[in-house]
Amino acid sequence: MRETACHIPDAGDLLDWYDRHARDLPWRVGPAARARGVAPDPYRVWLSEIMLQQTTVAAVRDYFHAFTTRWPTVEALAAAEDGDVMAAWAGLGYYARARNLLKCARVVSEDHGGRFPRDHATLLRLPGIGPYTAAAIAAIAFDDPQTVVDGNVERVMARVFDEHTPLPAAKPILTEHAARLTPEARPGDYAQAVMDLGATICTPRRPACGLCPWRTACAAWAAGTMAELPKKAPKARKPVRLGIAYLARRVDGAWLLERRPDKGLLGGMLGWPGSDWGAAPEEAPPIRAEWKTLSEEARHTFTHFHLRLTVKTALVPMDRQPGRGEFIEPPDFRPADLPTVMRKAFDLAQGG
DNA sequence: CACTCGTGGAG
DNA sequence: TCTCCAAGAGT
Repeated sequence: MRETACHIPDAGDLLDWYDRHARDLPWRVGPAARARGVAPDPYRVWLSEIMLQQTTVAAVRDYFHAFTTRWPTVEALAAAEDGDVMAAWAGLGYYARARNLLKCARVVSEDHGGRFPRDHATLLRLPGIGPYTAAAIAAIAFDDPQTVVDGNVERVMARVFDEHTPLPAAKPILTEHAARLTPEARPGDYAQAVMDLGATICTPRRPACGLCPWRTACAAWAAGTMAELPKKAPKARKPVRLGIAYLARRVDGAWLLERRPDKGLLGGMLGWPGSDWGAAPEEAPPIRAEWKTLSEEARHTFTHFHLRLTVKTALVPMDRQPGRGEFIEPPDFRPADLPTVMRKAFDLAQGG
């Protein structure tokens, strides 16, 4: 192979690299096993892909293990209680994924006989499955030559083709590049290979071009522009919002909690009753009590704003009824079932 | 198309 | 401390 950048990147070169360097991941059937005819479990492929949406492999590992241990099949998951699934997802973020996960499991279970559809169009209609995930399931679980385009693939394509159009406008162009490179042979391995390449070699910062199987075909490498690609539209600064959380503990040890509405931030999750989050939150105590304000506030950053949460605590007698929420006593209440921001408030109240 | 929707780790 | 960002989807 010549050390020039005048040829098209070859899927075979990438697959050769993947055969030697594929990461060992809990949800993955590696290239060697695949070659022996081992087929991936579509349920595990689907579950991993949902969990991996905008989420790192390191963060997903334990959740994937917990879910597949507790709910080994899509039928088992479909039969789970909503609250149990939301609690199991707590801490992983983007909670709409968990609600859609359960919806999807029930649709697959009831309308598809417990088997995931194999084709992209049908997969795309399922809750929580968009263009990327539909292609990933079709390719990885069913070896259908679909083109997967995630953040890794966007970055790899932007560099290989030295595409300077900023995202998201560049997405259709990058998708077209990716589609042309997708092979008919071993599409499942190939899909994972491009993503592995983006995750381990063609990284956002300091790409390891010296180890890259596509280096000699990479236009950005030839031009020296790989570090500045892909271009992205500048992001808005995050504003600060203020809020108040009320942590009421009954004398028997029960805590006053509230199930948040399905729509919106932390939808479907358990949380502390509180004010709206905005510029000037208003007092909204959920029960009559002597509220004490903690000296330290809970700080948390969401996707598009910073939150500074004032934490108020109170000890209330057995016979007092709350205006909002309901008392839950251990062991039915576990702090680990809360989304992180709510758990931070709890930790402060515990004297953390 | 632009916005919403979490979290933790890396630099 | 602050920014970026990670196997995106829904509205």
